[in-house]
Amino acid sequence: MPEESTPSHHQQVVELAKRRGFFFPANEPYGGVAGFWTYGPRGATLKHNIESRWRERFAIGEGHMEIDSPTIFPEPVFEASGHLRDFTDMIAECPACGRAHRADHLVEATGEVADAEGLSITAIEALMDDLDVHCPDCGNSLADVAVEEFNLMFKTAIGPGSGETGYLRPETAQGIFVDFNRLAEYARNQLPFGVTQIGRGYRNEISPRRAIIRVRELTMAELEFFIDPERDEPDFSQVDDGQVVLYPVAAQEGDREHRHLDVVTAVDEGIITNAWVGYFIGITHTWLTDLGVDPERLRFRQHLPGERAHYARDCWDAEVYLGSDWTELAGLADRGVYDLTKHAEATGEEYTVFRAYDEPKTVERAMVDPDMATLGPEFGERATAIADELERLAATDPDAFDTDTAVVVEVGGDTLEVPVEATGFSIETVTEAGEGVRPEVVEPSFGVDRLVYTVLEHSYHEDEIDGEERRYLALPPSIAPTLAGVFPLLRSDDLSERARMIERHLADAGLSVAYDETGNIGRRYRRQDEIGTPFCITVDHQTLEDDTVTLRERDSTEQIRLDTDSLAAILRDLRDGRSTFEDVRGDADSVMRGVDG
RNA sequence: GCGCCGAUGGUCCAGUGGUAGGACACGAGCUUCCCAAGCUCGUAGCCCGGGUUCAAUUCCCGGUCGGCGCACCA
Repeated sequence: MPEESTPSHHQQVVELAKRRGFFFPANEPYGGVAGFWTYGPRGATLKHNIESRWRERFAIGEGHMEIDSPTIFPEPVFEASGHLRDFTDMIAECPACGRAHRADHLVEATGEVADAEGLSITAIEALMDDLDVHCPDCGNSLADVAVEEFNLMFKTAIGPGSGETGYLRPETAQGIFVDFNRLAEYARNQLPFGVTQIGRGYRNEISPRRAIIRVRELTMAELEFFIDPERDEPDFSQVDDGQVVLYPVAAQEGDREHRHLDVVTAVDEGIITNAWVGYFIGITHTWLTDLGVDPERLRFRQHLPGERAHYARDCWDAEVYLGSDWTELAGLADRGVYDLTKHAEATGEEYTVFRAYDEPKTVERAMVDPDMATLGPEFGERATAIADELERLAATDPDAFDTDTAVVVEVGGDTLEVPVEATGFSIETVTEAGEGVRPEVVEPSFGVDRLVYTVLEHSYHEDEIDGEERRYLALPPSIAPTLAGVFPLLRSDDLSERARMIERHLADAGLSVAYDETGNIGRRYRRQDEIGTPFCITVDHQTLEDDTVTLRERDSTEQIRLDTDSLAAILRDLRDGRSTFEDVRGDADSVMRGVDG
């Protein structure tokens, strides 16, 4: 188990992060505000690199579209999405022991009320009184306790004066759902398609904790993937067939054992019910481990039924072990048609994609064409309502028109008789080419800040080189803030000048390099080790003779000698994953040193 | 939001009712030169507000921030 083999380095990572500029509390001179952090020079670059890798894999790599929506939305959007109601918790604090509880949960726990979440505060207070609710911790009566509202969305005012109420988005997803119709048009109305967004979201957390793990302003990377559930199947040939660690509901409630399976088998055996969720679990696993997340400390845990968000039919979290416990890194949710349906209801827009039938269908359909010239004088202001009711009746009960005299309709509580000849009833044969389909949504949603933290903690290592302790970050070259350090072996005019030239050459080639000539060479290696720089290039006296330099690899501290001409291309290949240090070493002349022991 | 603990250079800590010291780091220089070497010099700090006191970084109260536990995490 991870508990035994992988001690937490949380303290060391946070200390290193502050000291070397990965992240630090924001606004410290003003005392700071909990839950807000600034990324320093190394952290901002690391985060940016991780976002770029996400974009490559989940947007470009999957052929999806990226958008960038506002972070402030008007109130009706969250009214429709359910966030306004479900993001507001009702808290009741016990006067005896001081513990806060969800008031609606207390009421539901009595068994008298099935769903208290949507009730008003006064209704909940009355129920707590009537049902004689007691504190689950100390047993004190909560009958007269005031219920307070705690809204986890940040509220703001749009425009001057009383303005319009707005909220900072708690997830980037709504910006995609709201504008679905336009986005579907950009996708040429072809399912499946995906839309991604990387951006900030805001949650007024009750208790921000653990540095950048739980914050009030966070960066999310989300993919909303729209599928036709009857037609679209994932292509599992794109998914690594290696095993992933799964922790389904049945295991959580039963033997508590993790399942080690490949995702295709997990889908085939019904452990993962939505094949697309299985697909994204597969590519998420590969993507995360490529970034340096330790596969031994990564699992996919299915949400328990009571744990799911209001919009989710099913959800699997990618969880990482961070010393103290398992922490959610990403959520892979089956949101079904929930969001699009809600926005369709609220706006009257379609939120569907037209799907042609294989063959146009010819169907017989009961139609009405009410003769308003008759109904108007006859029924006055009720004529329009009668026409609507006739249309409904034709669709649901065409036999009602099978009469020689009058059709009976109920409008506004009155039973009225409409002469059948005035209804314009007929059975028409119509040809339908297709129908509007409301796609289902599968959503991989990543917490970028947590990923930054996890990559740091999982890559943190301590070892010993020549009897000296060393700490280093084993960051992959694809995300390391600096790709290579460039040093003169010692500070002298000729070596420094030559090293400066190489630094310039590599920077011009678009590589992130850092020149350093202070202190002795060992100190400079350690500096770069500590911020996760994977390679160091050293210019020595031999460089002046044959134009070669040494290339040192961080984790092994091995060095090889290379022609300076080939440096830029080799470093670029190393950064972009086209080759490894092992490959380069195999091609090189000599190995100069390695790890001791 | 509750409870416990903490807050002193960039980082990690020691200490004191009369405004502070170490280690590491950082900068300048000398020396050495392929893995945090040595020497000299230098930069830099008591979370905020109130109270007690002649005097508060120190004691008391409140707040803020951080860590942990509980609750929460849609």
